[in-house]
Amino acid sequence: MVGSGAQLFEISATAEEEAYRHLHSALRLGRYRAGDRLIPEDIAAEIGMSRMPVREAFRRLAADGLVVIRPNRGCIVAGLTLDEIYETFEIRSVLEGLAVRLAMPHIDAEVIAELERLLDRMERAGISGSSDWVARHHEFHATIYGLSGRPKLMKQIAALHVTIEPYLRIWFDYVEKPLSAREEHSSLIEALRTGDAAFAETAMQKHILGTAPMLAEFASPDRR
Amino acid sequence: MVGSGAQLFEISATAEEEAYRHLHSALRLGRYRAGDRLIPEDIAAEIGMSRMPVREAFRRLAADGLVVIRPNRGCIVAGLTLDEIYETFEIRSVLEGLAVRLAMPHIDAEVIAELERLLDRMERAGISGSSDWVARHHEFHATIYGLSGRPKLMKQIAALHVTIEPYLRIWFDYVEKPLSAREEHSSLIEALRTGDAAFAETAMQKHILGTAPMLAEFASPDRR
DNA sequence: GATTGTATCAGTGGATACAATCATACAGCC
DNA sequence: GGCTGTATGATTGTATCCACTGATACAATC
Repeated sequence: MVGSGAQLFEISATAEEEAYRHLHSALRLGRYRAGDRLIPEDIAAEIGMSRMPVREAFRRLAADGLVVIRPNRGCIVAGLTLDEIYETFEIRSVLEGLAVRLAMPHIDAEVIAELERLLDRMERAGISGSSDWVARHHEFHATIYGLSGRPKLMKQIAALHVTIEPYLRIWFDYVEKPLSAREEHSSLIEALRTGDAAFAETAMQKHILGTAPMLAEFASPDRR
Repeated sequence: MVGSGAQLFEISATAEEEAYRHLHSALRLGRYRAGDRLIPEDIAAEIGMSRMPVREAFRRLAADGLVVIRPNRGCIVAGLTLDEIYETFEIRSVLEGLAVRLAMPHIDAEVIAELERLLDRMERAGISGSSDWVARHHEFHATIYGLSGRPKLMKQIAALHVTIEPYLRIWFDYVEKPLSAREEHSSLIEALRTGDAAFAETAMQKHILGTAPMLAEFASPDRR
């Protein structure tokens, strides 16, 4: 008995990569709270390695903006201030607007049908109560952006999504079954159906900027 | 005698930070070429430390997209393909367009005057032949974006500038004294003078997308 | 009693040593 | 003759160890 289930087929990555993924996912899921100190030795023990690869993972997480490293004073979980949340959504609006604009030439009836299926799955995931609605939501957006054929752009967008994901979860868990989401994304599909790239870009910008205020409201008290 | 000149006032940062800055600047200045292998021991010896902090600096540089780390196969200098250069300029166009739009409310006659001074300095730096024209050019743009009061946005833009800086240098060194730059940036100032945020945003987008092709032309042969 | 100085302890950063991995070259086999 | 397998060397990745920084608590002095 070496491992169980999927781990048997897991290609053994480097310890650093493992530590990075572990922390990245934990941070995304909101397992730690902003301001928490991440003690290298504890995390190393948790996943069975020494402090060193964990430290290296910290550097990458810091570059992602997920943690802050202060020399000689350890690694703390980064939180977003209210201003930073708004700023993130402003950046998202132009980046994701661009992605949609560039994706437009590749959007046809088949893609629209696929998006509608994803929208249904997203809604079901939301009803089941579990917060993997967030994952489905990201999938919906990423499917559109993927059609732009711009890998760097997609990476940047994904990184921003990770940053705000904990807040998105809090918001979703607080407001049970946000029905507005269905309407919002349906009208987004409508915008895509027009075939007008500039219109779709603007629609996406508005969609994103419209989400910011309600999210910020819930992020404010707890996190700085 | 501990050190010489400015180093006396240099607050001794961590070794990792020192290594990061050293490599960051070397990469920006195009001291290494795309595909070159960075040997941790050589660099460590160069700045008087062990391999360890250098390795940690590599992680951050990889996150910045300046190098690529392949497990067990070392760290190589990242180069941009033609497609990636264009993509970077597309991203820059919307990001820097946003920055200008948000900066507009804070742009007055005094700022315009300052920008004209910077434009003069930029031109002089260009004539003197030295490629610190690039630094002045960045300063000009950064001055505008700084007025937006969006730190995260500025960081992202700065990171993209670093990525393309080696190509910008090649371009500048090849085309002696690009006179078009003066005209280009003057008309950018004109756009700011109108006070129309949407117009200024579009002007910046066009300015950036207009630069891409001539840069890409020179980047193509050498770097992948 | 409050504030400042000092000592101790916890925790981080860096160096060295060791283990594991990959590339290259050579030999054997098809 | 070309290909595959293996062995060796170079290089990366990980762990342990040591030094130093920063925090906290206690004591001494004002």
